[in-house]
Amino acid sequence: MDSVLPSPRGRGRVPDPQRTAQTRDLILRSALATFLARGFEGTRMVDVAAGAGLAKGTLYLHFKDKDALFEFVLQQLISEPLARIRADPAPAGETIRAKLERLFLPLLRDFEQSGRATVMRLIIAEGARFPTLAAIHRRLVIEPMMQLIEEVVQSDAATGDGRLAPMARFPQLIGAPVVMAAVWNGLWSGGAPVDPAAMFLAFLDAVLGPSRT
Amino acid sequence: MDSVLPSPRGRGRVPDPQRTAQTRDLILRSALATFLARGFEGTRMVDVAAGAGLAKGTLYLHFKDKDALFEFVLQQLISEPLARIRADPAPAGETIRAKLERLFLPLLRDFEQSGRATVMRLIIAEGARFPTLAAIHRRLVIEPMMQLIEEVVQSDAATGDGRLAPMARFPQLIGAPVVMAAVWNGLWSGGAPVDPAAMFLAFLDAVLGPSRT
Amino acid sequence: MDSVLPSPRGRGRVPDPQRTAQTRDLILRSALATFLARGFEGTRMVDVAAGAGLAKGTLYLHFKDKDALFEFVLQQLISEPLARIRADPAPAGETIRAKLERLFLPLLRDFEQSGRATVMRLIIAEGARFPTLAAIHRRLVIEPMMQLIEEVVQSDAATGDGRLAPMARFPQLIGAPVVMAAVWNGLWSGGAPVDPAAMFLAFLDAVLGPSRT
Amino acid sequence: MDSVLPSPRGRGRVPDPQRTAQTRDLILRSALATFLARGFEGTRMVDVAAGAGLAKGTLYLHFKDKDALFEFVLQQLISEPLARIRADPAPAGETIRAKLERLFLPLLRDFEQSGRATVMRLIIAEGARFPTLAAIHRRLVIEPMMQLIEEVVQSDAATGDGRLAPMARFPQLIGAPVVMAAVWNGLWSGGAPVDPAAMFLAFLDAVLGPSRT
DNA sequence: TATGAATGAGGTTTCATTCAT
DNA sequence: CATGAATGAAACCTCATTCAT
Repeated sequence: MDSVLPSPRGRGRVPDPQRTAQTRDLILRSALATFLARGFEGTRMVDVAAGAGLAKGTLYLHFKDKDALFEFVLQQLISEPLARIRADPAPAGETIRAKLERLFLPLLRDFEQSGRATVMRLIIAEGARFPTLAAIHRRLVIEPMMQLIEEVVQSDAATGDGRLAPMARFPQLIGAPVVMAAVWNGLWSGGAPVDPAAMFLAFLDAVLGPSRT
Repeated sequence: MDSVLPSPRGRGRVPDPQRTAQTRDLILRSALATFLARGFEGTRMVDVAAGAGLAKGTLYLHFKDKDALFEFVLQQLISEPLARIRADPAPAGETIRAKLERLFLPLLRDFEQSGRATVMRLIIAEGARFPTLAAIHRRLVIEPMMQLIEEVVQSDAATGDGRLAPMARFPQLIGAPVVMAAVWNGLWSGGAPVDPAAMFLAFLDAVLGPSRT
Repeated sequence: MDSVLPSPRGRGRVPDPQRTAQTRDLILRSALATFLARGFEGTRMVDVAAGAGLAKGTLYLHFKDKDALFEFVLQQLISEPLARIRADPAPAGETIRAKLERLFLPLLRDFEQSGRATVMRLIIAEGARFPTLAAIHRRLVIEPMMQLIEEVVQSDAATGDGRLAPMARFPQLIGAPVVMAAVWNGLWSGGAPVDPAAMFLAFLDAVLGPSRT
Repeated sequence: MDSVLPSPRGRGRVPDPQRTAQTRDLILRSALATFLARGFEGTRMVDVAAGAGLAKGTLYLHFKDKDALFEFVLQQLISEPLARIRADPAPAGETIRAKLERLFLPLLRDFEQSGRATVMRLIIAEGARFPTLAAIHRRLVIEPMMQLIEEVVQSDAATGDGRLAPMARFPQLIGAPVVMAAVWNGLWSGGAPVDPAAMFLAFLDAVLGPSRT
């Protein structure tokens, strides 16, 4: 009398994995938005629930507690850039510049719209209080990223013009514009956000010499 | 010789401004440590009080409420780099490199030990939820800093070798290594912090060409 | 057959208006008792909750805060005598005496047991500090009551023996025995409360001449 | 150098009973005003102190605690009407009416301005929560007052025209207009206070028959 | 005596979590 | 599975009271 398709008579509802996954997703989506807007302690479970069109109690059917919800949100956030990094293999004979652009530009094109900028701000904001999460993030995102960067730096030393040499000891400098873009647009832009991709290209110009494009 | 008119009763115990200031300072010191460790919402007034060796109620003799305490902490934090910026006038005939080093190196020498790194992380972390404070910080610290940087960039365009030219549109890139150093050491270093000053010098080497030192 | 459009998930436990109303009522009952016994500031929310067999937090599901709870208690208290006043229309050809008895005696019969006496004391006690509530009470109870009294006084002037004439300028004197009964039994009776109805009848005897009953 | 007269050199100050009494009086005056305005629980010791131009601690040199202060204030308030009652002896051959006017009118002439009305409201308001004080008030004020009233009623029965007879069982009815005046002007007058003395006279007119004045 | 900084018990309110329906 | 009323620990803040000066 309720559902039309399955539910072959018997007792109650048959658990529908599709529906369950959908509910989980609704929660995660709402939780992400709320955590980003209010931080961990500022987030109210009831708001997350309302944002997902659910009742408070339902959250606890899917996540043990608020901490667990936070962890799942971050892990999901983290898994996506990770997949992107792992995905495409390097073309052969790529220049340093091309390699850096290939690695970073897709990430920065819709930095704010995609939520990645806010995620970075969230991790910066809450990382200190959630060392476990910071560690996960480090392991899943930062370390692979750093490995790629170091490869770039080394290939510059081997085959390039050596302009990256001064950064050999501090490869994380390559990521500095990304972090700066996230922080700047979050706090200091005063309503005039910078374009992260353009800023990164300017950084490459300054370090590698202007591109001819 | 004391007061001539009212003084209707005895003076009683005279408030000692020294002692009052000392208590205030104890509170601010403890509050800073706690806010840095736990963020605004994570900070418990009892802990701030205990950290200052005082009772809860005493905090409220000096600060209206938790928000006011937070404001005072941040304002005090903000006033320091501001003073630094305002302090020394530019020597004449200074090279671009010298100017940038003069502006940034003192800030970065004891970045972690001085607490400045943690302060930067605090502001990044809580700025979004305290827009008023973020605005103050922007006005008092970031904007003057940016003005100095833009002067440097322009003087490079005018009299230097023009290697800063690509950054003209994004002068905040000069500050990127500072932000990156704070974030890196706070979250991603995994126990192996970088030396912020050395990292900044490497950045300058990469952008301006290696120094001969 | 239930809802056609949204109903995105199951309905879960359906809120039971009966049960909700019952809980609200439990709270209001306990709150009335406590406010009457201790006044507004003397009332502790824990005690109200305990008196209703509930936990503190539950109060806040039904009433925004202590002020709101107090308002609801008083409004409920006020609504009852108001309804009584509005209820019965005057029979034709009623004597002054009969009219006054009809208006006041039902109110006074179980003055203490009904809680009306205590309510009057509560309003006298807290009215000064809750001007809004005093105004509501004035509008809902006192003013209608006074209108009825004035009608009585005028009909006495027109058709009666004029013994109420001296009170024409101060019709509230008719209510004085009621107020006195409440205050007397609350403070000054010393364990020997007066019978408010009997006292009111004595008052009528004194003013209108003894009844033959 | 401070005081001019006594203080014969030696150690510290010689306790000056005059000054002490004056301080006590300052406190009592301020406490009265504050208790009347805010009730017992609403009164802050610091406000009482400020109102007396003193510091908080000083209150505790003169009164053990807030309860004691309240008791002293009320006792002082109570002693005044008592003195009035005891003061003047009844003239011989006085009519009932004259006697009632002599007893009540001085009390009612400046009922509001003198603060007596507010005092009555205070006692009504807080009496329930301070049974001891209510008892004192009953013993010192109400009972003597009632005794006087009963004498009046009895002398009416003996020598008067007996119009007070219906009130013999409820002599407190005589006081009802006083209580009503206090309550009315405090809560229900809506900015148009009644004249308590005039109201009392109207009451006498209604009960004893109009005076020829 | 007088003072007012300091105390900490105690009050109101919030909100993560549970559980009967 | 979903619900939301109920819970109660825990946070912020107030203010009567103390006590060193």
